[in-house]
Amino acid sequence: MSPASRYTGRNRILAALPPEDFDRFSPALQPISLSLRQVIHDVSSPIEHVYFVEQGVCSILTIMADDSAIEVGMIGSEGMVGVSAVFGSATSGQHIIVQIPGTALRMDAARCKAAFDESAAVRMAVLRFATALMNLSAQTAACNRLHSIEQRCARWLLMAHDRIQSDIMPMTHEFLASMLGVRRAGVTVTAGELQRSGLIRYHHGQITIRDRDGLQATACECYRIDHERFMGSSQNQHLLPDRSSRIPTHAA
Amino acid sequence: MSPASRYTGRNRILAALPPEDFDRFSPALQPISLSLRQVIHDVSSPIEHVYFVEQGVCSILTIMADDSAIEVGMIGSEGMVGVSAVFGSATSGQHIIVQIPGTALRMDAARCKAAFDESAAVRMAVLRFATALMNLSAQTAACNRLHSIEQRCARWLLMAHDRIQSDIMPMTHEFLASMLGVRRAGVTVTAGELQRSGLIRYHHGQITIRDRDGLQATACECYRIDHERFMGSSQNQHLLPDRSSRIPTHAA
DNA sequence: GATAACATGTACATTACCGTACACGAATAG
DNA sequence: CTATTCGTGTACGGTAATGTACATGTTATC
Repeated sequence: MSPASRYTGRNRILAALPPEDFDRFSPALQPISLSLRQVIHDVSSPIEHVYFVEQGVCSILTIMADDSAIEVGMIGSEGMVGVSAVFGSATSGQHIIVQIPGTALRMDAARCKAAFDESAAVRMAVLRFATALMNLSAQTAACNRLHSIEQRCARWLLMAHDRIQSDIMPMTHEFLASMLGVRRAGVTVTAGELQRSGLIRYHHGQITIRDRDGLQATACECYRIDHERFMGSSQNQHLLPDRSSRIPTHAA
Repeated sequence: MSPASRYTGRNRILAALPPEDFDRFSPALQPISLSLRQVIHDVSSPIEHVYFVEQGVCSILTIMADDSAIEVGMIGSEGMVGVSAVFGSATSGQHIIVQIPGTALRMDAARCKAAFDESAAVRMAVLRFATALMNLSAQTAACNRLHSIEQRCARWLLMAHDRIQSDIMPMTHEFLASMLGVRRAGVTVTAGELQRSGLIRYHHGQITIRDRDGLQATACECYRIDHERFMGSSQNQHLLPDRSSRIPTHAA
């Protein structure tokens, strides 16, 4: 917290800032916790703060007139919530909720926008993430149309797993169904198959990842594409949870 | 073309620039035509130029490993092709093609990025569009999952119609099918119904919009949401084609 | 320890698509 | 003017979902 300290946390946008830029940032950053299902931004509501996620996962949801919702993007420690505010929009176009609880550094949105306008380094870091987010939602748009529940379910689990430090995540079939935009009963059937195949285990609101390779074989190519973009050509591996088997290159 | 001239074309990003900013821009802009099905950017290829669309429509496509493609965004005179290059990415994450032929002003990508970095006005205009594009692809991701072919087909026709100056557009069932990510035969059936209801007419590669209100009633809410964002709270109406009936406010 | 609320399992008829195939008229090329 | 390609119409069996419903076990509440 003392000035001139380098950022040592997990957030990849903040970690990409040179110390001098981070110094101007840090006084405005306030650590807060992200609680399960907490609403970060509501559609059409003013964006008061932006959030640099350090742990946990947020979901970007589009909500339809009939209250059906579906996930169109996922944000973990690689990114931030509130890009559109930094881009100058007063309100959020999407609904953002906490998917998996964690922590974040919160900042006044106007102040973050000012930092973005003033610092080339901040711009670069934020724009890099914004590009990744656009690619992610484009991939998701295609995936939603072209791939099966099972493929998308496996993809979702892998994406969430990439963004947390544990193999266990709090998640009910009901909730996962609304992320995938399918029936709860459909998820129960699919999750049952994944469990019978030994890829996951679950029990009353808790899912455990047991076989990443198996899940990758089950998931559609969208996972691999997003993952490569997420890792990029950069040396960000050290910021990710340490696990033995990550994306093997024998992908089809 | 003489220096210090104000931009009088249709592109809304360029039109939003103050004269002094546009002046620095204009020498680098080269008018070109966009021909039907022309590929503007290929996935993973370097982005050499960005394009400020003046007439016609470009589509942002995600292409899967099995060569199936689907549209995840649409760009007309309200925007530009190559946002990610301006954001610092060397390559395009999506495939961009010309959907409806027209014209654009082309600019060297690196030069556009420099202008973006140097001018706050350029940044504001580009970021406003980028936000709209993110919202569009989020809406499309949800729409692809939750709405029927007929709804999405009507939505697509309206979106394209908003971006051209004519009621007639070159478009085959085959091509529209690949935009929507469905079978050609499925589009033929749906288009047949729309034609029988008098909403459109078509004939060998040419679709004519005959009843916008009827199409809006058929389309899902996604059209209205995108359209409101596209028009925004701004006074951009004068840049759009002049037609009698635009979005009535009695929408459900 | 009883009760309520929640998470999951399962079934069944229905629907909106799919993949594929084939036919026919319209535009185009020789 | 003929041959070929292209755009459209249509059919048909197959399938992956859907909406709905009800049952059972599990956790939380009091």
